[in-house]
Amino acid sequence: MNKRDATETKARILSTAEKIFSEVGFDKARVDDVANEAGVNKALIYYYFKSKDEILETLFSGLVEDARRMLVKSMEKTPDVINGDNYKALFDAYIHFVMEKRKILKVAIAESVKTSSGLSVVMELGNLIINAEIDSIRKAYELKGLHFPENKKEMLVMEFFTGLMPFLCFALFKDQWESYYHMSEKELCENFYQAFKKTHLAAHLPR
Amino acid sequence: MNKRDATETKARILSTAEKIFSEVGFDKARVDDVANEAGVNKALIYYYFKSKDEILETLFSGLVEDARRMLVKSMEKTPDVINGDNYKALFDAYIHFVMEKRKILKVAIAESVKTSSGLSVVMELGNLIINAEIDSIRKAYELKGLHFPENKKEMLVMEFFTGLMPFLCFALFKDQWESYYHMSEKELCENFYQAFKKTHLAAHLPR
Amino acid sequence: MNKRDATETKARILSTAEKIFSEVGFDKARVDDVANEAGVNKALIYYYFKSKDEILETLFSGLVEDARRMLVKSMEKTPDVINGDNYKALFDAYIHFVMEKRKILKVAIAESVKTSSGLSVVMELGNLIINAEIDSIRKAYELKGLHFPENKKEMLVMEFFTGLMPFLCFALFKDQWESYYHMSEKELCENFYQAFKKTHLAAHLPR
Amino acid sequence: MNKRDATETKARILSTAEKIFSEVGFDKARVDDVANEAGVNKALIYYYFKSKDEILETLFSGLVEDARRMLVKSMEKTPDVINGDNYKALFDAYIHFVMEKRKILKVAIAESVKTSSGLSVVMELGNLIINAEIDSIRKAYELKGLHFPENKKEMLVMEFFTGLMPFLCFALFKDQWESYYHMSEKELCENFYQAFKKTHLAAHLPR
DNA sequence: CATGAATGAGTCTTCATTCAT
DNA sequence: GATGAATGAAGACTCATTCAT
Repeated sequence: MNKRDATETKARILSTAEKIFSEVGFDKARVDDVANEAGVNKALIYYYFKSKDEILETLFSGLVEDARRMLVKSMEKTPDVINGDNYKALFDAYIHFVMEKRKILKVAIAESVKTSSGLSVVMELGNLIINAEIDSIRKAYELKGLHFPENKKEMLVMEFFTGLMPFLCFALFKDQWESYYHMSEKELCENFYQAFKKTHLAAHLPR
Repeated sequence: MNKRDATETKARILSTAEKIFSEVGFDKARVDDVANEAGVNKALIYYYFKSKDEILETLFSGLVEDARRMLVKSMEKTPDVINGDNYKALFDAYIHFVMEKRKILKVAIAESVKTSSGLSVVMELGNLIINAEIDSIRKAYELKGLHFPENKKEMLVMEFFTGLMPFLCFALFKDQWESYYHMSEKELCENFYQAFKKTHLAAHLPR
Repeated sequence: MNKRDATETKARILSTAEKIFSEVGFDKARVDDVANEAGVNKALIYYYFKSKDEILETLFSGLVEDARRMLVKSMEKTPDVINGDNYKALFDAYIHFVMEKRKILKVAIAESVKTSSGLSVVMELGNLIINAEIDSIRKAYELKGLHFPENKKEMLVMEFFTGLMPFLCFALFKDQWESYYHMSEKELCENFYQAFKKTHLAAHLPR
Repeated sequence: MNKRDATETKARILSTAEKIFSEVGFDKARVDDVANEAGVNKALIYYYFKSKDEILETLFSGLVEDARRMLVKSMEKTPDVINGDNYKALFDAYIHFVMEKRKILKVAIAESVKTSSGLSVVMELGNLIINAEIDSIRKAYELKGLHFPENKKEMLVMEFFTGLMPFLCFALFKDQWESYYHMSEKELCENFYQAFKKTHLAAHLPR
């Protein structure tokens, strides 16, 4: 294989690792299996990555990067987030992100349980997202010359637990939910949107 | 250590396992460590449990049992759940349960990622709780002679993703949250209650 | 249980051990299984026997004792072993012994492989039997005033390898043989007698 | 130890395992000991073999293969087996095989005791050999225009129990016998040949 | 870049044996 | 005699990681 393939090989290792980590959990996942399923020699994995942990870190960094990019892009598109019509666009951006990244998100959630490792990725990600969210809400209020009823801490808690977490859990349980309650992806998404609109989104509209 | 106290010994093994599983994750947890920290011989663990997996299953069964008990008790106390005042009582019951069981809940969430094992405990638990919840809401409506706007599937989705999940994530991130955002438990709980009231609970009040 | 049962209990332990040892081999056999199948508490086994090894030794001693008794009895009955008619009686005595003791004989053979333990039971048993056999043959010759063509070593070798071993192997493979070649016990015994008569026994008749 | 020499390494593991299995029995044998004595890392054993059992199976397959080869070769050399002179050649082929393979044969016999595993290797081996034997005897009779007194079942029994088993037991007890009865290998072999000739072989000569 | 072979340090599980009652 | 509980010492198997080519 020529040099051009190097990037492709590394990417294949990463996506295979992501898949396997999400299926059996990081600790249960075997480097051997990643190698086999990616079709590369195990030792080659160690040529590209210092350790199994580094693979995970790489995946996590990618996730955070992608989240950042997603945020920037969707903020650009919808400067006025408290306009009812824009809600749907924002919701779609989030749901799309969460569904696409669901494999690595599952791993992130599972790993966030472990207390030892300081700040979990989910907290990092959460902090990133909820601050962006609050910022953009504030801007929207200011844009309209409205007074932004700031209670920062309550806002943070709300954005995190009733805003972000349902999405994360959507990533986590989407597949199980569909098969257990016999819902199609479309049906589930629609119901989820309705539920989210009536709860979290409703709380954001200025009275 | 009294030889007679088999039940106490078994319970000590279980609670130690619960602690360690929640700290490092089930797969990373070592039976050796459980034995040492519980102050029993490792082989004794295998006298009481067929395998490490069986310990986990026992803990999960206990969790589901406790949830069932909690539901029965709190439903008895608050027959009219859509009465604003009762909300707080119900919320408290849930938040108390979730905080007390947070160790095993963390493990349950982390394990629910693994696709292989069919239905995850969180789904089992979720199904149990959201159905009880919907039932009790319906009863409350009927009690008042109000029409219950049934859309079962949307209701399920709402109860699960915007009702239950925030609580579960509260269990998961409570400690990290407190330390990262420098909030006291009391402050976090209060903010969480406000947020939950404005979102999920608000959606339940009959208009 | 009263004291009368003690002997019975010990016997039950022994016969259960014999059964299990013969089914899975001594090393693979678990004291737990012996206890369960014998319907006694595991610790009770250690009340009667110092160790798992002692159970085996007890069984082996019993085997040697029984062999001795069988020899004495059959020698009494058939003083003239080189008389063709007596052959059958002797053969029957052996075949009966071997079939009845086949469980412990299997264990004895399997254990005789291990070099470490000095003289194996099979060698002990073999020595006992072939010497008795040679003695009785010699007596039969002398009784008839015939010259006994003594070549002790060849005689020993013959009695052991072509006389005794087929019987031992009969014990070992009887069950497998019957099921693999679809022979009834009766058919197999009869064929074995014919084969043994034409080979080993034929060599004993004075020409 | 050349890294390239995978075949040699695997062979060394196998022969070391064969040795240790035959000395202490399969169940008592420790993979650790095999690794140490073979001078390889224990994990390497599991790189080449799925389990301890697979090592044994590999050894057994090899034994059966070797037996097959030995049969073909010796049948080629001695087409007329009922010619007195050829007997010795055949006997030598067998005794040589049995002495050379005695380690794994011991294990095979010890393992054949265990009922669980269906057909034992010894039965498999026995079936192979006695059928080859009977075939070649029949051919020898036909070659001479003699009538072959076929009683297949009796023949099978005879070949197995009075033909093959003495050889197998020779493998099993050769060493113990030599040391207990103070016989040299040569002496024992010679006596065994005489005994075998007078018994089993004698029965084969056409009358 | 790529690979087959090799290794050290686990990690679960087993089991003969003993203890306290 | 009898038993449930407890233990020490292994033993099979695993797996992340490295080496030599």
